Amino acid sequence: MPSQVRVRFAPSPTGYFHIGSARTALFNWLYARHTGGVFILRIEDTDQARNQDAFLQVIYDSMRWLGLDWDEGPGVGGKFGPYRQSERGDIYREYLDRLKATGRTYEKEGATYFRISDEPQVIDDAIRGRVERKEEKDFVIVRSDGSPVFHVVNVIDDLTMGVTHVIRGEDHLSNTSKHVELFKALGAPLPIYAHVPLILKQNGPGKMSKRDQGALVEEYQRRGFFAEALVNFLALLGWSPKDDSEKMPLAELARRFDLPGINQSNARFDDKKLAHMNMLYLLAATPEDFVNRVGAYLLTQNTPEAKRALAAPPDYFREVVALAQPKLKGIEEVPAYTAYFFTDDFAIDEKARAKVIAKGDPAARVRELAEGLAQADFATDASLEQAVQAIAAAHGLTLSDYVHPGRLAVSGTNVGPSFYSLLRVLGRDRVLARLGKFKA
RNA sequence: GCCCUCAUCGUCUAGCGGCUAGGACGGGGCCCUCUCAAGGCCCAAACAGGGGUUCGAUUCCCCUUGAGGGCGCCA
Repeated sequence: MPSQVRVRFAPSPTGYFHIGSARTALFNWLYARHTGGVFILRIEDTDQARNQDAFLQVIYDSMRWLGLDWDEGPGVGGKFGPYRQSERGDIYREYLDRLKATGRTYEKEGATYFRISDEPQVIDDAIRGRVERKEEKDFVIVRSDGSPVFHVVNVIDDLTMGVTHVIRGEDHLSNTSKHVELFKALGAPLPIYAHVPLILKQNGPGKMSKRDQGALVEEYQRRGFFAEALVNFLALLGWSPKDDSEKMPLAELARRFDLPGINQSNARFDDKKLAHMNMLYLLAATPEDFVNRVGAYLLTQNTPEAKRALAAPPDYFREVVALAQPKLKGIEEVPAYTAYFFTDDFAIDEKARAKVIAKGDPAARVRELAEGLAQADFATDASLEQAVQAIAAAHGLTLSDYVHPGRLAVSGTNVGPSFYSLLRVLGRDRVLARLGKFKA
């Protein structure tokens, strides 16, 4: 039996968390969970002396938000640590000495070079199949300032951490021949490589970069996206369950994920599909969960709408948000959608007004509504519907003759929740006040 | 320039020699309906091109084209 799967995600603390990194992390995590293996988080912080701790926090926060917990790494330990490259100098020195002992290295201009072999290296990639590549020239393994470069520390870490599968972006494929040479020089067995296709930018040429719209995980967190929706979307970008399943929460993804399901070709990012996936999770959320999420989101928004909503009585806030949930694609739409619930000072949409005027006499209908609703039962949508029906019948008109002017008068718009829910949640006092104030 | 990878609707994908080429997002239409969403039904939309192999290619091979990546004392 092969030994336990050990995979790692090895980001550098750059101050942001790229969506491509997130997907690489996800694939590694899914493979570990699928196989009952170990998921290692390793921080590749070899060079910079900048404020790393703040940068590290971005990685930890994003990973936790996405639900990708690590079995070994910063904060949780493990017997192959330390897990930050900046703390592994002794290990690197030891292995660098072994490399030098092979006679394959030489000094030039203060740096240490590794002499390539003249054989092409074979990479038996779990996604690409057999790939052969020969390095073109000797490469630096230790800089003139004494610090080892990425290629060599990456290999030493994977070797000393017992990494069995290297799942990473295809941008590393060409460099893998260097890594294979280093593994061989150290007399170590190769890990299984799996180079996943890249995520291309939605518009324009090239892979997605940190400057592209929607490229950063923290942006989705900030915008109130459902993490599971983002994860679900990302999983489908480059991997397929092979049947037509689409909505799959993390646990199901872990159950179904496997290397053969990973695609070979690059995938273009699609914010529409992400938005749709987010809506699926939004619709499926319990009202309690949704209300809590909206509350948390509003706390981060420094707008008048957000402040008014948060200042409202909790029960009222809950009811308003519950009305919005089945109507929206994302939490960030809530403030605009619910604004008129939290202030009497809302504008009347002119297009909506024109439509209503074109269909009849809104001022008269609103007046009749106000009269009829003064004594109505506001307890349930059904009782309100009956009340409006009675008003319409009394004047020989239809329901919609009243619904549209009424909606305009109490909300200023022609879009929103069910008219009866609208009346019920606003309550008699607000409704009568707004109807009374209305001018066509 | 050299090297590596990839190629099915606009996009994400299913297909692993014989299919009316399936699903999803997006688009269009109809239904539902108090508006808007959601939901249901329907429509348009793809095998990059050229050679082979084969009784038969979307599927296998080659070339072209296109797309992406790598060629740092960055990671």
